[in-house]
Amino acid sequence: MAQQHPEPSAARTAPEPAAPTPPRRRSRPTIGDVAALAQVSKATVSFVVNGRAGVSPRARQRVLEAAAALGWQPSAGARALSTRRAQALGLVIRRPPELLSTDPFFPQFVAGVESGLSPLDYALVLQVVETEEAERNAYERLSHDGRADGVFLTDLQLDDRRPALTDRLGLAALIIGPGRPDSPVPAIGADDAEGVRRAVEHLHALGHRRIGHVGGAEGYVHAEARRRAWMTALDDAGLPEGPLEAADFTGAGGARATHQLLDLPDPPTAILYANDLMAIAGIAAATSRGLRVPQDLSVVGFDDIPLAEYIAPPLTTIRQDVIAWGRAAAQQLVSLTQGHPFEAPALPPVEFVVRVSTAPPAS
Amino acid sequence: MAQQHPEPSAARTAPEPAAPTPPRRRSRPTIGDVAALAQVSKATVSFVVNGRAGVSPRARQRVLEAAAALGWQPSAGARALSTRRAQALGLVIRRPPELLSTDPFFPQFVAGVESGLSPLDYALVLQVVETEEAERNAYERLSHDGRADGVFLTDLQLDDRRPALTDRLGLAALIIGPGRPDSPVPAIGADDAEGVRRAVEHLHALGHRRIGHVGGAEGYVHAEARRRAWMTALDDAGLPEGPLEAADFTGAGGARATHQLLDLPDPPTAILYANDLMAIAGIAAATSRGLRVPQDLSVVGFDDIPLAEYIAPPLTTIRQDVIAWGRAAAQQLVSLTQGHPFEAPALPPVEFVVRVSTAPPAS
DNA sequence: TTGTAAGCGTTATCAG
DNA sequence: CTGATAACGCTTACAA
Repeated sequence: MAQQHPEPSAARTAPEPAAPTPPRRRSRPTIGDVAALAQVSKATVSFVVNGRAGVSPRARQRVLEAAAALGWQPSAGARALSTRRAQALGLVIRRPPELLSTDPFFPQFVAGVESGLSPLDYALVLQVVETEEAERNAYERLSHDGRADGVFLTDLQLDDRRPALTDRLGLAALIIGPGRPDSPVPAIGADDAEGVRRAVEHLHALGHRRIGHVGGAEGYVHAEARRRAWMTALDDAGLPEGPLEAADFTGAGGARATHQLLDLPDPPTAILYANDLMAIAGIAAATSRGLRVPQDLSVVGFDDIPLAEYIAPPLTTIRQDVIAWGRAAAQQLVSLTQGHPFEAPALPPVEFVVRVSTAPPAS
Repeated sequence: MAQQHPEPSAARTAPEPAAPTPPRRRSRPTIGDVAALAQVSKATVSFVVNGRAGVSPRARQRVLEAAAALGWQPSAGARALSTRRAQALGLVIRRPPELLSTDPFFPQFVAGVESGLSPLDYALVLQVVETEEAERNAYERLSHDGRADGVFLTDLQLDDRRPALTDRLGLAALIIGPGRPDSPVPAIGADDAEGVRRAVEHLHALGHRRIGHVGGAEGYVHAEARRRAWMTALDDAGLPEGPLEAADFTGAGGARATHQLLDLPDPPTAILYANDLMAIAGIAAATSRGLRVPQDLSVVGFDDIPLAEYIAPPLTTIRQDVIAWGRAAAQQLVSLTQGHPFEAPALPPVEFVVRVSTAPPAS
């Protein structure tokens, strides 16, 4: 008899009245308090709050009353520890500050994600990083610390290593935007091509034949998708190849690219931009050269930022319902973390919003 | 003998090879694994990772090596449960989607907060809500679930009930923006007045005497602060009261307010807007009436969104370093959650950025 | 300096 | 259907 067992069950039954922990001012009621008040076991309380079968109506009723009386709600942290699930999703953003502050994407996306998450009682933990190393680190920590059950992968690059990373970590992940065919991670993205096609058709119908494109930052999958969509649409419309200028989604880049395009010996009569920010900067650039928009140059943006309607001239642009996208993404990712197979949800179709910045070409 | 105890201690030592839990593929190493590998106790490992004294260099070394070998990092959830601290801060955003997507504030603020938080190893959990009820609920849950140790209070309203709420919850909180004198919650905000004063002086120096203001949504403390700053600056400059139009920070509101002001019998020759979005919409509104900016109307914004520089004409505006603000706020709030007294940190001064949208008045 | 063991608030297992 | 009781992974007295 090397060890003496102090009658475990008896010892655990008695201490309550002995007040071994009097100074312990417990701030919030626990499941134990509720169980005691309802005169049931903790397990029963747990069953009740989790809506599981196997609880008598009477017991359930008492539990509910006790919980209400105590104002008790289960602790997310304790639950997470027990279930090994954080009940939270992670979003890591790596973008230059310049882009972060005007791009309407993230605020809307986050709002959409939240609207999808809150009914499910999931939280969103956010990280903003600057370097790729910090980004990878963030994903590892999120997974490792048990802070998130799944993560969104945004701004995917052509040679992105994150899908492999999350795969290795065994972390559920979902790519936001056009995916890569060989990726181990599913993707959910709005159909950029449809909007671009409509824009090109619109310009074509107006009589434009030289339709240029100012693209987004090279290396990004979504920038590439828009570029490709533009080329395809041109081709489908029977139009010649248009001049292309790669930019970086910033106002400065948009302005510079616009000047480049307009400096061409045979400049385009219409330009399709990969985002509104560049398009608006492009309008200003054209205006500063004495060109009138839309008489001398038609401009089409992408995103439909709130400002698009309130600049001069109001911007014709392609709008996607980013909020709905975020919501769908959140629901899908939660579903993935629960082990369900990926199922591409239907996203609302892109809209093409015609305003004033497009018109028939001058000549 | 009602119960039979299966020799608990022995049972706990043996089960490993007996494979009572063979399918339990433990995904991440635990502190126990590290302790075992390092041949020390869990407590020692804990001491090492938490940088506490009382560990021999040898033991520390072994622990470090073991942790590295196993790729172990402490679990945030378990730590939170034990310490009753989430090591996370909460940010609840309640804004109409329209405002959320163009306002440069939140993305920048979040970026700043992150830069302050990541060195401290704190996370940021975000919630976006629509109603006031949902907002209050969010704070309660954040506190109750133990998901956040402290929260930021943004977009404070004049009769805001959140300070009282967080106070009651015993949740550390920090108001972002101008605070209320009687508030139980400390505030950290950029000095709007200084920027507004510089703007008014600039316009005054150009020769303007009728300087209008398009304000932000009524009821908000920061909108009120800018309004008041404008009135004070006018007074200090010896200028007469200017016409005021309350708007709502949106493009639509800015355009409407601008028309109202310009419809006045004696319209202002310069307008100061409470944000850039309204200012840009105001420029478009004025332009649509045949007015030229800045010849016929000078326009000053507030925020310096990235686009401000790339519209026609480039916008004169007031810039605050929101990222630095966010970083300082994060550090302060963490400090508050740790029980330290509030200490107002120095924020970088606002800058007044003169571009092209301001010029001497026509007459 | 190090180890033991008792929490932290849940969920899960498994006898009654 | 119900109730003990053992995890979950960590921190932290308290002993040794």
